Amino acid sequence: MFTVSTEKAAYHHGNLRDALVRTALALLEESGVEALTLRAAARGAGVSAMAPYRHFADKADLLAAVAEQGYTDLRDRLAQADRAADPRRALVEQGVAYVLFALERPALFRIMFGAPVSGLMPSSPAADSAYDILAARVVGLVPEEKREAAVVAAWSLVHGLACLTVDGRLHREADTASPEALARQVAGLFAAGLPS
Amino acid sequence: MFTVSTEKAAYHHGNLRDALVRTALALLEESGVEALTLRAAARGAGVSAMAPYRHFADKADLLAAVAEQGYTDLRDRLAQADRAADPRRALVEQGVAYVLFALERPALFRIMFGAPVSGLMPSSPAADSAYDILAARVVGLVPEEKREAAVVAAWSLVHGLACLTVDGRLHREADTASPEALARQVAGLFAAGLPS
DNA sequence: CCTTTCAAGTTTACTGCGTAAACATACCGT
DNA sequence: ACGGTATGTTTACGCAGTAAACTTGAAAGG
Repeated sequence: MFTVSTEKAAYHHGNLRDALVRTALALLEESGVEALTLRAAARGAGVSAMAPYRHFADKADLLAAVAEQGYTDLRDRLAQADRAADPRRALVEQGVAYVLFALERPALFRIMFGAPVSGLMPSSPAADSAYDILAARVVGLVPEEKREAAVVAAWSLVHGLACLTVDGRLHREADTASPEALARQVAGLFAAGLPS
Repeated sequence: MFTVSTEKAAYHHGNLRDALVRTALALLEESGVEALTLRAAARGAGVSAMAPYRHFADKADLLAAVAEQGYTDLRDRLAQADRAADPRRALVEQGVAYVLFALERPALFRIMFGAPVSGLMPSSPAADSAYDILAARVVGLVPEEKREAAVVAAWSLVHGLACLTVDGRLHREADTASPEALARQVAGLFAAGLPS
């Protein structure tokens, strides 16, 4: 099931690094974080337990590659969501896409945004460009001097909602079940802006 | 260092359960999550590797107890912060306390709010009462029909800020270094309320 | 064409973890 | 005094991450 038999199994595997990342993502989404081990990834790719070390320094390094793929996917989702004509609508759609991504791929989301694997953040280009998509949208909506705060506020709000929802902290009555309900929810939160 | 020699070491340990939780918290804050193992907690409490199983079903069960202690501490911090005279000020102070808690005890914070250990949330009384402190403050500030959204918005905003800051995703220039700067930041975020 | 070489993969081995099962012991009520 | 039960220990197993040494096959140079 995990053997990715696209190429005819060159016995210097062809492209093990990619195969390992793909297997890792599959394990993650089918069986959760605890199932994602170096050895399981190796098994899935049909190689020995030590083979991954030819491509990744250690487990953290594999996780970083998995996270990088996650950032790319998230960025694509955000870019897609950002296409609405009305800029406010586009911002809300970005928020919805962000939360939906987290709900659809919770284990990946946690790896992407959990404790940095190798102590410090490796500054991924994909993650940066995802951030830029949000920031660019806020620029058109908020006056110069409040932009910095607004970007952080928007990201924090959506990220917090995603985390709390994914981890079941919000005793929601299926408010986030459908994308439409979620859109209403996100729009409502943006609008809620606490009295200052 | 970890041997909690308050009582004269009754050799049916006296109070192992508490000792294990204390040791676990110490490990967590001194050496991070990866250092928190059942065996290390047992060592720290001066008992055999299997002794913890007389008090906890498995590792997840110990983690749950650790999280519970975290919820209690957080609730106390929130209650303390909530005492400001001005209700808006009190709300901001709660947010600051929340983020400070996360920054001071990041590993504990991640255990408290990370993926539920045993699949489902065990509904902790301390966590509930922490939530109630926030909700009560919002009730006084927001009209009936927007309260639900406002509570979720406030929690999400602050929780998201805490997560992103703790995990180093916000390339902040020491904005969150001092409590005062943090207070300004939180107040700013509450005020930022995106245009709807 | 044959040999050398080196990256890619394997084998073996070690340590620490979570946990099951069986055993030992000290306190507590009768 | 005694027997039972709660509490802790010993032993053992499988699996994880990873270090070191060995093998192989494909590409490069004479």
